[in-house]
Amino acid sequence: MSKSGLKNLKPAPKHFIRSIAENEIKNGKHDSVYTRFPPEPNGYLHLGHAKSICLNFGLAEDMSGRCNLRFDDTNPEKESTEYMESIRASVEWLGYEWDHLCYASDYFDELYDFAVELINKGLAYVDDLDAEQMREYRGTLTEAGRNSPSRERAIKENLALFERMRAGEFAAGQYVLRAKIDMSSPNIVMRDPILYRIRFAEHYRAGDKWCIYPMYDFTHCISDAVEGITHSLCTLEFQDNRELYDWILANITIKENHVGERGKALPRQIEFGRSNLEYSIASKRKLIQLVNEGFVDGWDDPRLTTLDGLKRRGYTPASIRNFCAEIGITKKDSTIEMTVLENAIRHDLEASAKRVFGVLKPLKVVLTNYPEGETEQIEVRNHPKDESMGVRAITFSRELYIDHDDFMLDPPAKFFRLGPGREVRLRYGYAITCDEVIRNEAGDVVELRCSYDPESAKGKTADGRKIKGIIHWVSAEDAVNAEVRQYDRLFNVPNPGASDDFAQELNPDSLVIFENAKLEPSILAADIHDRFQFERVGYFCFDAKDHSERKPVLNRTVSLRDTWANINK
RNA sequence: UGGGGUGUGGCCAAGUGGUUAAGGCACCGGAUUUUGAUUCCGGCAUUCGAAGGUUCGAAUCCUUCCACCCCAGCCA
Repeated sequence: MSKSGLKNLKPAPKHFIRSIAENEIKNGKHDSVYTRFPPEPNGYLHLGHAKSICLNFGLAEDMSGRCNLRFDDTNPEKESTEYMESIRASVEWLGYEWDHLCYASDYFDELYDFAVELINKGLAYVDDLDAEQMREYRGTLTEAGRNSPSRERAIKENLALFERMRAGEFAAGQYVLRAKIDMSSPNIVMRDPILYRIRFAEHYRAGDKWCIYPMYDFTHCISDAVEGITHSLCTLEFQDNRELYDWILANITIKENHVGERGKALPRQIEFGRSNLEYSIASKRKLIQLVNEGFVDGWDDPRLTTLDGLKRRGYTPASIRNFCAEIGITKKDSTIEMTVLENAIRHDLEASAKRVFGVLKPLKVVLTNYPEGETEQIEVRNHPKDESMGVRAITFSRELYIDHDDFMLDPPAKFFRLGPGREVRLRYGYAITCDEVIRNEAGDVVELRCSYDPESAKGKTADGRKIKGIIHWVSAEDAVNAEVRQYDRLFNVPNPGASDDFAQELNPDSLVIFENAKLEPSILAADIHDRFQFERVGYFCFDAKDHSERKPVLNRTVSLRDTWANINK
């Protein structure tokens, strides 16, 4: 068990970053590892972030190191307190504890001073090229760029101009501060990157104190260094930025840090590959589109693989951590099959979910030879293997509900369920035989008249005959009505959003609502956070938003594995 | 076509010159089972992007080639 107290956690896998870190501890480069998870508070977290969280916090946890949660909040136009708080809650939900809660925006003052240091060293200058000109001067992938006319501006003048940028004397876009590196570098990131831009925007934390904001490349490495971070882990697309990361740290003087101790050595950026989940999207832009155009219920729609969505769907923190452990950390981008995620939650819930009976599509069954008005209480276990989960009583009576899917008018031989003249066992109850099928004018099956075998309790039959089929049921008398939402993958193509119009890629059956589900009454006594296995059906949880005792609403987290369905494909 | 990366079974992923190339997911058998669940047992890469080379020995070293990903925001 980890210090977070989560159960059923798999041991942390070994990967190349851990090897690097272990070597650097061994050879004395660092005393201990110090990582950070650095989201920009401009949206909600999804599974891709979970991978990074588990990597950063997990590495620190496994190596007795530390990890900060740091908001990389240098772009006031996109960020908000709401996002920041949601992200913080998601990290906590996963069960991790940060060493320090940090904000890049807390470093604005020192960042400014470091920029001045670079100007003083002749390594940064104020430029007045506009965006379009700058693009022209930058060159292309195959052609070198050209020096800006402002590149040789005197240090004194740069200092004055930068000060005036800060004072708000110029319009947005009029000036930028640039590093003076190499306009002909084959690495485009190094062609005099912009360090500061003018933005007259209210920052969700800094308010209107600033009208110039530092860029990611300038901010991130300094934030890492100032926090004493040893390993700065990020995704592959930042590989080109590493050269700039190192350049900036090599050219400024970090005297001390203010959280944690000063690292012996500068932080090292290491990149790892992103993981994409089949049949889902992680792109912020597309997520916004799904929400705004009403394809889903919101950022926490249970079909979304945002952490809030997965939480509402019924995924546990342990299952998500185990999923991240399962997919590994490498230097290549990967596409993960949905079954890996499903396996992770099934594995967790198989061990921990209470078993109950729930009928999604009720079909009434009347046991014609069972005495009217009589009932029996049957004691059943809450878990087939874990006795500590206790027992409960369910009611058996003359009128029951079974699931419509457990009956076929003309079933194939291998259908181990009910059909005209067929016999099945009601789980924990008696064997019943279907004598009569009642249909309405439209021809729909609306009720079954069956007879029960009074000698068939306790799983045995008097004559020793074997009954292959076992189905679940609830007593009509005390069944609880509930709305059950059956979720499935949101898209019907493995790589949605490849084209820009993904509306046609949506799975029309991603949400099927059963308004009249019948559940055994014990469900009402359960805790709101409990998870259930509806035997033979799947795993379910209460919907955090819409559930009430008056009107129970449950979400299907995931179905049980279903080899019968596979056979029928 | 400049620079930076990556290529091991359907999907992930160990492997860092030396017996039959870990493990998970998926799939296929079979056993147990009052959940067609779970559990169990068995199967599933003569081969590691390709071709050459070095070596007694190569997925691991060298050469060439091929494929794919990222970079030309005053986003992160």
